[in-house]
Amino acid sequence: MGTAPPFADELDTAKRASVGQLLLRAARLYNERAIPRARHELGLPGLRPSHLSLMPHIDLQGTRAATIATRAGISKQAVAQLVDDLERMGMVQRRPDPQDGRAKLVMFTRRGQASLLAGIGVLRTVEDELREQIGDPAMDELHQALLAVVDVLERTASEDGEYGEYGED
Amino acid sequence: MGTAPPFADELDTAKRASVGQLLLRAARLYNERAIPRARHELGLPGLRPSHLSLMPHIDLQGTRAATIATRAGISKQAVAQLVDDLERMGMVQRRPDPQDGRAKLVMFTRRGQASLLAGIGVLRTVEDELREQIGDPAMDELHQALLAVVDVLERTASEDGEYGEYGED
DNA sequence: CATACTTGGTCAAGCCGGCTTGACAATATA
DNA sequence: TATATTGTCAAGCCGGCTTGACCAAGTATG
Repeated sequence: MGTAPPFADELDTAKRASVGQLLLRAARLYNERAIPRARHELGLPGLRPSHLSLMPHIDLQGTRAATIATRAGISKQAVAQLVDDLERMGMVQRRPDPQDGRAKLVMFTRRGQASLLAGIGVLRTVEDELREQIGDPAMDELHQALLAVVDVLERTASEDGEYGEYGED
Repeated sequence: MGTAPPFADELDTAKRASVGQLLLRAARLYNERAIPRARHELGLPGLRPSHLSLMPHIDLQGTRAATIATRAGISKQAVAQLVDDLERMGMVQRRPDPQDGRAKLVMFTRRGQASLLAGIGVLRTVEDELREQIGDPAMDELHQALLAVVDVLERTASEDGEYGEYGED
């Protein structure tokens, strides 16, 4: 084997520039940028990505843990753990569900709502900084494309049992 | 507190649609799609995302572990672990560096190169399927935008000591 | 040339985040 | 009364790292 096999170029470029890899790196970088700021601005040093990704599934009127679990696609125990954290941070509170004696409604506290708004502000800021650098059109296109991608991947996620969920070793 | 505070809408939409969240979800979904296929197609059930993200840092001529480590931004021990895995899979091999008695060059085996090509094929396939669904323009725009985003975020990553790397608790 | 220092790699242990599974009591529903 | 559902306690797994300690080989200096 010499130095550079014939497919070296193809390999090299493809290795680095695939959309999949790019998505991953962009997401990682974006988070590393946003999270510390959110922690700082919201005064919540313990805030982690998993908490953030739980929030969209909590309705403002309150939501049961079990519901959150199915929405987020994780076990209710996992939800419980995250909600514990959020409760300790003062972001959410658990109130008995008037409809059902077993259930509790997870809902944002006043402070939680405020923090949420602040957090969204942080995201906006990060987004706007990025927008400033890459330009309005690129940013808008990115947004639209991502929406489409997520939509497609989510819709076709269940129907592709081809290779099992994550590797039927 | 009533039912829906005045900022409910803003909150609801922003919670779900921020570019950051979208990036994260898209990346996760993309991987969940691609990885099982790669495992299957390459016959490497043990393949994991971290292995994939190491590969771009391995030159075809061979690269030292220490170099890979700095490129990937992780410790050399972490690299060693991943390289161990890849070696067991027959993807790479360690050869003594002729220039330096201490060093070893991590390089792809023949099978490794073949698998790499196959893997790239898988990525292409997934990408093409996606492209088919969201359309050529959107896909191209996504690609370009991601390149720009990664570029910007990487360039400005070091200079923003503002809140410490990840939270100076 | 002998010394100290640096650099490359390895062994071992452990941490943290994000989950899972199992078992269980309390409540609701058929 | 039997069965399902809600939430909780507890334990543990897996992935992706880190830190610390160490040896072997190279480099610089007096």
